[in-house]
Amino acid sequence: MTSALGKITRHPRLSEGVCAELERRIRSGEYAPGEQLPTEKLLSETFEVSRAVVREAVARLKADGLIESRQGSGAFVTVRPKSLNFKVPEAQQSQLNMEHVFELRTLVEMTVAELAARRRTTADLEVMRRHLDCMDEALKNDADGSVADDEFHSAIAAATHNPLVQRFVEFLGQHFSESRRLAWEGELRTNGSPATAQAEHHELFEAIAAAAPAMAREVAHAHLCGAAARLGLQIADDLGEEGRDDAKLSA
Amino acid sequence: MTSALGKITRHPRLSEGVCAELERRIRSGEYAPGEQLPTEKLLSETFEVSRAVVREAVARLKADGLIESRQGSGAFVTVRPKSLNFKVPEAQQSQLNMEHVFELRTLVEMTVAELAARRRTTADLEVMRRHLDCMDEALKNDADGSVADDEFHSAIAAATHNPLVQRFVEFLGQHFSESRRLAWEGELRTNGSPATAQAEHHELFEAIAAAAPAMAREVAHAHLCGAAARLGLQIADDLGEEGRDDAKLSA
DNA sequence: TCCGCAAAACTTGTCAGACAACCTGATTAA
DNA sequence: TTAATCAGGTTGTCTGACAAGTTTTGCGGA
Repeated sequence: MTSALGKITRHPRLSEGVCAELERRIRSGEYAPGEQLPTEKLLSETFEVSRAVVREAVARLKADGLIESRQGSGAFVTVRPKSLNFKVPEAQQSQLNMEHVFELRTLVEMTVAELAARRRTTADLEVMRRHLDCMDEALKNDADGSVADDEFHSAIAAATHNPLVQRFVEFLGQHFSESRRLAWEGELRTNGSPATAQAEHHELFEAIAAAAPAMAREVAHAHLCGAAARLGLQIADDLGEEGRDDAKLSA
Repeated sequence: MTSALGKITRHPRLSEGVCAELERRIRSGEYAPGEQLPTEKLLSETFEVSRAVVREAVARLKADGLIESRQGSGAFVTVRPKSLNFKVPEAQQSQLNMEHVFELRTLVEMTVAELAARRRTTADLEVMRRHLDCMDEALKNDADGSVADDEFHSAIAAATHNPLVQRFVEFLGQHFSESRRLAWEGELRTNGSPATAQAEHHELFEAIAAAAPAMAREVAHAHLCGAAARLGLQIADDLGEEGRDDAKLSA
C-alpha cells in the first residue's frame, strides 16, 4: 500500500502521514498558492482514512500557516505563505544543516554580545555573574553545567532588552542543548573542553561588564568558533575580523 | 452546548478558543513542564465541547511543540519547550513589538550584507541586479516594486550561501510585507520614500559588488534605519558605528 | 433574453458513540 | 519474591449525523 509517491506510509500516526503528504504537495507546487485543495471527503477517500484524520492533518497545516480554511467554502493554500513561524528543517542529523544553524547563531550572538555591552544594566550583569558562578562550580565538582551555560547565553541576550532577540537566541541555542550536555558530561570533558569554554565565558563577561562592544563582539566570535570546533563543526571564519575588512579590497 | 462562562469565547472557531486557553495554562505554569494534562474526555467536559474539538486544539499544540502525546498513556507538557519553531507573538498591532522585530531584522541583515559582500558570486550579483532593475522600472512607472524589494533583500541573503540564513531573512521580511506595499503604493509614495529607499538599495548593491564588507554593513544599517523611520518605527541607533565603539568607554 | 432571488447542493465545523491500539497498575499464581 | 495476567484508562481512528456557512442552480418575472 505504500507506493512510491502520493500514498502515505501507514505505521506511524496516520494523521502525520497525511500531513506530510499534503505538505509535500503544497511545497512542490502541486497545490498552487491560492488554489483550493480537495475537499476533506475527497482527501479521506484518496488516502483511505477517515475524515477525522484528514481534519487533524489539515489542522496542523493551518497551525503552520500553510493553508487557510473558510467554513462552507473550502480550504485554500495560503497565498503569501505568511507563515508566522520559523522552523529549522528536521534533517538534524545532517552535519551541513547543523553548520548552517550554527553560523546563523554565531552571526546573531556576535551582534547580541555587542548590543549587550552597550545596553546592559547592573542587574543584567548580576544575572550573568550568577550563571557564570554556577558554571565555575560545576567545573570544580565535575557536574553538569550545561543548563547554566544555556542561561548564561540567554542572560546576555536579555541584556539587549529586546525580548524577541532573547527568544531567538534561546531558540537557536536549543538546537545544541544535547551537544552542550555531551560537552559537559561526555568524553569531551576529559578533553578540557568545558574549561576552555568557561575561560571564554569569563572573557565575554568581562567585555560586556566593561561596556566594550567591539571587544564583546570579537570575544563572542572566538567563543562560538571555538564551540563549533569542539563539536566537530566546520564553520566559515569570515564573520569576524572587523578591522581588516576592507583591507582585502585591494587584494 | 451553552456558551462559556469565563471559560472560552464562542464566536471564533471553537477549537481556537480551547487552543488559546490550553496554551495560556501551559505558559502560565498551571500545567507544569512534564506534567500530564487532563484527558481529552475531561477537557471536553470542562470546556463543554466535543472531544473532536479538543483533539484539534491538542493537535495544534502538538504541532507547536508545546505538548507531546503517547497513545495509551496521555498527553504531556513538553519538558524543555524544544519548540522547533520560532514564532513572533501575534500582537502585531503593537508598535513596540514591531520595533523589536525590526531591530532583530536590522541586526541580522547588517551582518548578512557583510557576509554577502565577502561571499557573493557573479551569479548572485546578477540576481540582485535584476531585482534592482525591477525596482528602478517600478519607480519610473509609478508601479508596485514591493515584490522586487522583497526579492532584492532575499537575493542578498542568498549570497551568504547559507539557506537557513536566507529563510530567516525572508521570514523576518514577511512581517513588513504590508508596510512595504504601503510604502510603494500609499501616501508615503508622494513623500518620495521609494526613491530614497531605492537610492540606498543602489548603494548597498555597489558595496556588495565591490566586495566591501564593512561598507556593506554600514549601508545596510543606514538603509534599515531609514526604512524604520519611514514606517514610523523608532529603533535604537546603537547598532552601527563600528569605528567609535570603544571610544565611548573612556566617557 | 436578462435579472432577482430563493432553493438546492456542497463544504467545513461540531457533535456523539463506538472500537482498536496501547499503556499502567493491581491482582493473582508460581 | 517474582512473573504472568487482567482490568481499567487513554489516545488513535472510524462512522454517521447535524449545524453553519457558501456557492451554484434554476425558476419566475420583467
